[in-house]
Amino acid sequence: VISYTALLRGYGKLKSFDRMKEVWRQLMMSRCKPDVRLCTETITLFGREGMLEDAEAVFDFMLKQGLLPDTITYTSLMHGYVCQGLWEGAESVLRKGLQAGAIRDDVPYSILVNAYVKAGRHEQYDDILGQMEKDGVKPTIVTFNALINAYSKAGAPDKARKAFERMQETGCEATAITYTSLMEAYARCGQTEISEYILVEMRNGGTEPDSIAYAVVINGYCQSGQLANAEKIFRTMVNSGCKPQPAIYNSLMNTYANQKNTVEAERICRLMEAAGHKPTASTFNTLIGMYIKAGRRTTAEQTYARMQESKCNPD
RNA sequence: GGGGCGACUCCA
Repeated sequence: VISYTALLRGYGKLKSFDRMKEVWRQLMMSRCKPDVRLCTETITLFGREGMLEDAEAVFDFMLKQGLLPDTITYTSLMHGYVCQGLWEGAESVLRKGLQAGAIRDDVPYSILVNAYVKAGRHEQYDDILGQMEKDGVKPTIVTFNALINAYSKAGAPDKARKAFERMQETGCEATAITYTSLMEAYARCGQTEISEYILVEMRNGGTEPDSIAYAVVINGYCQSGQLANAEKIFRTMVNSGCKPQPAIYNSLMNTYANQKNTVEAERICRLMEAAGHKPTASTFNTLIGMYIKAGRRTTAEQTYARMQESKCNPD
């Protein structure tokens, strides 16, 4: 059993799934009795790679062996369904787990929320917490993060905010992910000033914004063309020692390019290089497109040449 | 611990 475990883990890490299947087949034919943990680990590995039939086969095998699937087993199997976008499958696994009395924590519910998000089934979010209460399972911060993100994707910042308040009442502590999801909910529907306000709330609450948190607010301002505000947040980010990722520079550049502000777009590009980021394909495309629209063909061609030198693929 | 959450990008 020990060597089978090692083999499965090893092949799982290497993503050699044919080998994993082979090892599993041999294990089933051998007289070894794998334990719940090994079976669950195998279900996770198969499920992550979309090999649902194999994951289900392992699950059936457990039942035949008289092994009792635990809460993690059901969760792993659900996750497999979610990876394939099969929310109905995930639901039915959860039902089975509940019938078996095996569901012990909030993880399956958070996963279910993500399944609904993936399928755009926004109507389902409101029932989750009630369902959990009925099942006697307490939500955690991850449950609330999933819900806030779900409402954000549904374009319902007010509901996201309510979920946030509910989280506070429950005594859960917000993480950077919690705030970022909430900020995104507002940023997505153009409520950029509120998303900036949440950034402040976040810092006051003792959570240091990371580069994703800043990126959400900056992108929000960029998308609504509020470059002065975007630049302001950008400076706060840099001043607080947070390193902007290339995507943020591209987003600023893009906005300047859309506004036909070549001078500022070039400035951002230099800033990016000064920060040690090579311009990406998207950077060059923005610049070239901008020069062409401005009728500066030679500059566009020079930029194109630069792009080829720096071995970036044009698209 | 064998399981779950955030922008952009990529893939479908």
